[in-house]
Amino acid sequence: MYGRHEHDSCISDAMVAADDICKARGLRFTELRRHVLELVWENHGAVKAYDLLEKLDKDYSAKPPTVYRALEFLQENGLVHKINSLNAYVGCSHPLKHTDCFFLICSNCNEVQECCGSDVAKAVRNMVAGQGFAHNQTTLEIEGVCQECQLEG
Amino acid sequence: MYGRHEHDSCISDAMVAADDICKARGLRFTELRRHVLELVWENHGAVKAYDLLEKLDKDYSAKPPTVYRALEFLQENGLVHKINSLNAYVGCSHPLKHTDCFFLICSNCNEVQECCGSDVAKAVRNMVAGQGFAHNQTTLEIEGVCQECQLEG
DNA sequence: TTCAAATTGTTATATTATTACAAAAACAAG
DNA sequence: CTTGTTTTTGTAATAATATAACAATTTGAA
Repeated sequence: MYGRHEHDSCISDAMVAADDICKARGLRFTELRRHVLELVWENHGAVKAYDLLEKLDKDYSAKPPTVYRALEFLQENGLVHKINSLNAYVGCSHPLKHTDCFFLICSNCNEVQECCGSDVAKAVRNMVAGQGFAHNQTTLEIEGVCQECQLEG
Repeated sequence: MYGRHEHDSCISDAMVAADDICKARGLRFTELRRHVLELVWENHGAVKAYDLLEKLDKDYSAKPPTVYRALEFLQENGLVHKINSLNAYVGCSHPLKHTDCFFLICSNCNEVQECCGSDVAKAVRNMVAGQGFAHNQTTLEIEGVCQECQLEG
């Protein structure tokens, strides 16, 4: 999905954005939280909590709450999203405008692309408003095969 | 969300539809599977697998695989959907046209409404096609408060 | 009636996540 | 600084969700 790219800059962009957000909000972006976010960003796939735990455990004496608490913090601040259909987590690629996002999940390369603020979101809003439903949180996860993987096919 | 209504007819409609589908497809709609579907349909909320298990266990010596296998069968045949954001299951309210469905989930009354084939689905298709993504399975779950609960509120 | 396939029973275990409480670190007020 | 408070982290235990593996049974077809 992302093919070959300078992934280091994905990581560093994400870390800088996280720094900025935490600073702006007066939050403590601790060593541990930073480390978890880096691990989440190791690639563009969704990562399982217990895989994070294993990686963390090399440096920290990590137990499940260690990683779940860090993930909770990161999710609350829009730096990480949970992919419910996979029970796994991805780094947010645009944490400042993370409303109405959805996810394309390639079942071949296992990468996840986050998409924002499109006609889809608008259609959801309209549909839901038509029902008089006050929506709060939307989970939209689209599983399939990305273009790159189709071409390789 | 559904307010007061003749829920018995929801159940019987669902059972009739399930009978028809299984007959048409030459599937075995066994006592157990039927029983699980009835339990799923006890109300319009999403039900947890282990709650089903407890209820089942009164009549059957049910173990987890008992209920998960029945749910698997029902899901495969579009009679039940899993709500990923809740890890819970709902009966499908229109099992014959269960493509491009999504769910409104009221966090007050805990009921779930299934919606089908709307502009939302169309917007998703367009969006996804624009990315060259071949989509296979869509999870769209909208959490909020239904109109009835807002009015009571 | 026998064979093969599908279903169910059963035990065990894997996976995902939370609770509860203690220790430590960070921070703010005096 | 130092005291008290809040936040974060450590740790053990356990809860909640789900699957694997294999045996027994039932079903349906030849």
